[in-house]
Amino acid sequence: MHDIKIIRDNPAAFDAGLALRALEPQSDRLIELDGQRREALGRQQDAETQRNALSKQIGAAKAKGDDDEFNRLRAEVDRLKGVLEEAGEQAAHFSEVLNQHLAAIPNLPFTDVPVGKEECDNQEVRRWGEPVELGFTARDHVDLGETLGQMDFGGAAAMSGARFVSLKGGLARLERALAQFMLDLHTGEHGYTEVSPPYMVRDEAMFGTGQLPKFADDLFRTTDGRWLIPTAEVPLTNLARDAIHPEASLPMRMTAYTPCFRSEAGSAGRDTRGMIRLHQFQKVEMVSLVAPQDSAAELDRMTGCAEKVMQLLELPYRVMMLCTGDMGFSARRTFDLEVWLPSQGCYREISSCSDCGDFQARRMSARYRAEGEKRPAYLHTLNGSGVAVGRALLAVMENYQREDGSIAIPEVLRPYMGGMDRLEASK
RNA sequence: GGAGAGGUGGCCGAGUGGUCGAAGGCGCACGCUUGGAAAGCGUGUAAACGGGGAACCGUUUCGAGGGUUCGAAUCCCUUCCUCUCCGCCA
Repeated sequence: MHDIKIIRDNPAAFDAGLALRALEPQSDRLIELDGQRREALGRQQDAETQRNALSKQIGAAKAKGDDDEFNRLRAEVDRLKGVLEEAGEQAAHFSEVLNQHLAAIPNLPFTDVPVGKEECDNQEVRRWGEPVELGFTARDHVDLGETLGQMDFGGAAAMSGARFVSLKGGLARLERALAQFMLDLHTGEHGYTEVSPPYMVRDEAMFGTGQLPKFADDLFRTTDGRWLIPTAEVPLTNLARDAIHPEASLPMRMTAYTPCFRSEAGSAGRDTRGMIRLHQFQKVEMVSLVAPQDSAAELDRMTGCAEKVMQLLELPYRVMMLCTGDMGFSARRTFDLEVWLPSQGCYREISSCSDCGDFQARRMSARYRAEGEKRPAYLHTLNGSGVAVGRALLAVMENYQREDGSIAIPEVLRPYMGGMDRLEASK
């Protein structure tokens, strides 16, 4: 959510920011609405001032038993009522329209974000690791999983439809091992506190992180009007909502392992094979809440935490800075981690780390009070996958596959696999 | 699911139609006092929005939304949340 006062102070900069997102200028319209809102608000407040003064006199007259004065003042207040209602309605109307407009505008990109329209304009920042030389034709994770007899798309489709999967045996355990490894890393080494949050939330929470009002189509909704979380970013970030946090409590770093539910409306036909794009997948998420001056450094730190996961798993990856056109609604700067997939011969997204500035904090009124400051200020929010467990699973499968169809277990996961060093076909 | 009781400032807690943004207490901050500390005394201690360079001024806010009224923390309706008892249940 944008601050109308900032737009008012520098409309040209705001429109320039929108242009980076390939959006039309809006400052004129917004400032006009704000002017109408303030004009009406001023009239309303003047009328209220008069009414309050008169009401106090009425109280005094009543106390003195002066009926004439009492009735005279009452009539006077009566006349004010019309003004008050009319101005009040207008103020509320303009305020609502203004807020609707503001709520639908995405965050503006940070100055160093590459300008571009789509994925191919993203900027590679660095690479880590070399794509493995298998020495045989790489099979994809579907092929591998089904050969193992531990990955069942047909069974899942029969009960749930397309874009679901059922894992069993070693693969199910591997998924759990990955999650536990990531959580232990982030809580033990990276200073994140583990949280087990709700998976269903209200409208306000989805508005707070920016999924609503624009992206309802991407979400699943329960019959009683709640939403299934599309990422743990939603509940973790909203833990800070509607509060003023002491500066000493920052940075707040939280991590959670949760399922994520996405309708994948609009992605029909894309990634229909395998575990890349499902309606339900597991993810370890990181969320940081920091003072404004710390958010830029925190994004680098958070991206590093996600990279650490990849390095310990020895999965080759590259870091991309997303271009202005490819960033999510709430982000002002985003680094994606892309993992090498031998079967596709390319890098695919496995983590996305975003600095949202005060964009989400303003939407959910998450503030902090700096030491010695009288006025509270909005804190900055960041979120990142650390990393997507489902995609990590398939990345491990494909990168650690052997010619006989078995899959080696990465060193760091073996303690979580009961010492097992490979996955072989179920009997 | 049934029956009942509640939601007031950072916290506790008074307040059932009229100078109530709200007594009192605790906490916190500053000052006085003290050799120093404690105690004591004094002063201060919410947020949002609007106006102003600022000091400051105005409006709103007693869970939230709506209504009654000249005037609502106080009355009515809706809703959210908490607690107690019963039922059910992992």
